[in-house]
Amino acid sequence: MLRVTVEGKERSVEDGKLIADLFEDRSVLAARLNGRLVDLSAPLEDGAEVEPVRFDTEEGRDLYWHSASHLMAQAVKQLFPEARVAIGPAVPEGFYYDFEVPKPFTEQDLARIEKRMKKLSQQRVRVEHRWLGREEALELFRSRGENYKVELIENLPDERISVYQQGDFVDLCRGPHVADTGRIKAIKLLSVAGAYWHGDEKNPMLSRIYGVAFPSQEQLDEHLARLEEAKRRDHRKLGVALDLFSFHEEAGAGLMFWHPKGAVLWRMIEQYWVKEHLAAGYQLIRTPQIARGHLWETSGHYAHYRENMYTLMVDEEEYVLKPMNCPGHMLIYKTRVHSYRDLPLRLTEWGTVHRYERSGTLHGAMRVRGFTQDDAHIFCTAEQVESVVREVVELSLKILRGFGFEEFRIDLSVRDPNHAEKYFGTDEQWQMAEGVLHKVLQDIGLPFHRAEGEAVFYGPKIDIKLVDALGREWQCPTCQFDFNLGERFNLRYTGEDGQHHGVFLVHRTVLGAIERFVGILTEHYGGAFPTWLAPVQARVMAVTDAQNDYARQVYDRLQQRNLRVEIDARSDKIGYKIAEAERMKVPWMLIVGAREAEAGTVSVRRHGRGDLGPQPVERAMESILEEVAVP
RNA sequence: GCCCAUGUAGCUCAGUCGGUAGAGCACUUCCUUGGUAAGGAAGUGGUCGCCGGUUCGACUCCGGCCGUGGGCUCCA
Repeated sequence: MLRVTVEGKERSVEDGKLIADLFEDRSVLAARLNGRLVDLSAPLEDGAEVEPVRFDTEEGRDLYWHSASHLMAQAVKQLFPEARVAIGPAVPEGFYYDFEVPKPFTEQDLARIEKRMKKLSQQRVRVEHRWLGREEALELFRSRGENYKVELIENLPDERISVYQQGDFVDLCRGPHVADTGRIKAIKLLSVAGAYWHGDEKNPMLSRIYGVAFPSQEQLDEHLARLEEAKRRDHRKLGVALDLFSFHEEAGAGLMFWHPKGAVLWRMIEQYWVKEHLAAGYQLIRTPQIARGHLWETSGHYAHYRENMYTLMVDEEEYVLKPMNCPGHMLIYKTRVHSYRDLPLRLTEWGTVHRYERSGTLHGAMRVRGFTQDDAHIFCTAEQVESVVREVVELSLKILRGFGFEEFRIDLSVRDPNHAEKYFGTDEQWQMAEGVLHKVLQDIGLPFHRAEGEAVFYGPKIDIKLVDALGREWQCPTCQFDFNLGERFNLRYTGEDGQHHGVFLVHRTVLGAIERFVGILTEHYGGAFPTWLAPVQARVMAVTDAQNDYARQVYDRLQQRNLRVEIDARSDKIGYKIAEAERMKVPWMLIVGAREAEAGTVSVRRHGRGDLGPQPVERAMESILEEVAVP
C-alpha cells in the first residue's frame, strides 16, 4: 500500500496505481506530483503529494491548448501526409501549430481539419508518453521525414528525449498532456497565417494555423462571443462609422486624417492633459518638424535609427523629418546656463513625429507612420531623481484614471547584470536609477513586475500597461532614464558648489501616441465616449415639423452653454431619428414633441439606457453640464 | 520587408463560362407629421484600387505596383 496526500487529504492506495486512478472526474487533465506538473499516467510513489490540474487554472489551460495543438497536428498529418510539423505551443488565447506544406492552408482546409479533430476527439485516442534515447529519437523523426523535429533534437542537450504518441501521430514534446484526445471537446480553428521558422525571415515561411479549444461548447461560445465583441469595438470600424478619422491610399499608408469629430477627441484629451501638466509644473514648448542631419549625428539617431527616418535634401544638405522630439528639447535646454535652482526643468511638447515602419506592422490608428507624442523631458539633479520619478508615475496614473482606466500592469525594466558592458552609463548611475524606480513603485503600492535585462541600452525604465474594458492590455505611459543623450549633448547645470554637474535626464510619455490612444479609448468605450469626451454631447430631435422652432430654441440654449449639440429637424419619424442617434452613440438625446413644447420641457433619453422622461430644459441642461467638466 | 488573404457606389456586400455592373443602407426630391432603435415612392451615384499584357472583347485571365487585413520564436 502507498500512502499519498490528495488535495491535502491522506489516502492509501494499492501499489502500482497511477495518478489517473485517484480521479474519476474527467475534468482533471493532469496533476502536480510533489509540485511537479505530470501526466495522469505518472506512477504514484509512497508519500506523494498530489494536486489535480484542471482547465480553470493557467497551467491547466496551457496544457489543454498544447494538447489541442497536438490533436490538430495529428489531424493535419492524416489529411495532408506531406506536411512537416514544426512547433505547436499554447499561447495566451489558444494555440497554434506551424507546418511546412507545399501550398499554404486555406480557410476551407480549416473546416476539414476541424472536422477530423472532432472525429479523433470522439475516438478518445490515448495519448502516451515515452522516453527515447537520443539516437533512437533522431532515427524515429528522420525516418518520418520530420526534419524540423530532427533539428530541434539536435539542439537539445539531453540524452533522454521525451515524445508523445497518439495513434499514428508522434511528436517531440516535453509535455505534460491530457490522457486522451476525448478531453479536447469544443474546438474552433480561427485563422491561418505565415510564420517563419524560429521567427527569422531568412528561414523558410511556414503555414501556421491558430485555434482555440474548451472543455465545453458553452465556454467556446463565450470565447467566440468575446472575439465578436472585440470586432464590434474595433476602432477601425468605429472610426469610419462615427466619422472620427480616415486613411487614404493616395496619401500614403499609416498617415492619419482627423475628421471634425475625431479632432474634438484630440482637443478634449489635450485640454485635460495640459491642465494636469501645467498644474504639475511642466512648461509647453514646440520644436520644428525638420532639422539638419548634423543634429541627428549628435544625438546618435543617424547611427542607430537611420532606417526608420525620412530624410529630404535641401540645398545639397540632408535634413531629417523628426522621428523623435528629444534632440530638439536638448537644444532648448542648452540655450542658457542652468542653476540647480532651476531644476527640475520639465519641458513638454505634443510633438508630431514620423517614422518609417515596415509596411507589415501598420495597424489602423494603433501603429502608424506619423503620430503625435505627448512627450516630455525632465532635467534634474541626482537629489531630485526620486521625487521626479514619483511625480511622473503618479501623474500618469491620475490622468489614465481620468480617462476611465482602473487597472494597470506595471513593468520595471532593469539591465542584465551579467552584461553590464552592453549599457551606456556608469554603474553608479544605473544602481541609483534602478533603486529609485524600484522604491517609487514599492511606495506607490501597486503590484509590478521586475524584468531583468529588459532595459534599453541608455537607461532603466518603468512601463505602465492599462487594462481596457475587454481585459486587454495596452502599454501607454513610460518613464525612462537616459544616460546617453545627456552626455551626447553635454547637458550641465551649476550646483550649489559652483561646479558644473551632469544632469539626470528623464524621458516620459503618458498617452504615448495620441492616434493610438484615441484608438484605445474608442475600443475601451466601444465608441460610447463619456460626455466630456463625446464629439457630440447632445442631439435635439423634434417629433414633428411643428416642433422645429421649439427644438431650435432648445438647441440655442445648449449651444450658448458651450455644449457640443446637434439638431435633427428632418421630416423623419422620431423612431428613425433615435435609431440614428443611438447608432452614433450620442450620450444625451433630447426629444421635443407637442407636449414638451407646450410645457417648456424636453424628454431625456440616454444612450444605451433609454427614455428617462420629460424634464424642464434647465434641469436637463444642468444634468448634461455636470458630466461635461473634464475630470 | 516576407507569406497568405483581400480591394466592385459614401458604407456593407452580390456579380455564373471573358460579352463594359447589381442589392440594402446612406444621399437628393416628393408623399407622409409620427411619441422613444429604421414609414412609402422615385432619383442621383461606378475609369470594378492603379499600370501594363493576352484577347475581336477583360470587373472576370496573366504580370507588376499601391492599399487593407491576418500573421512572422511568449521555448519541442
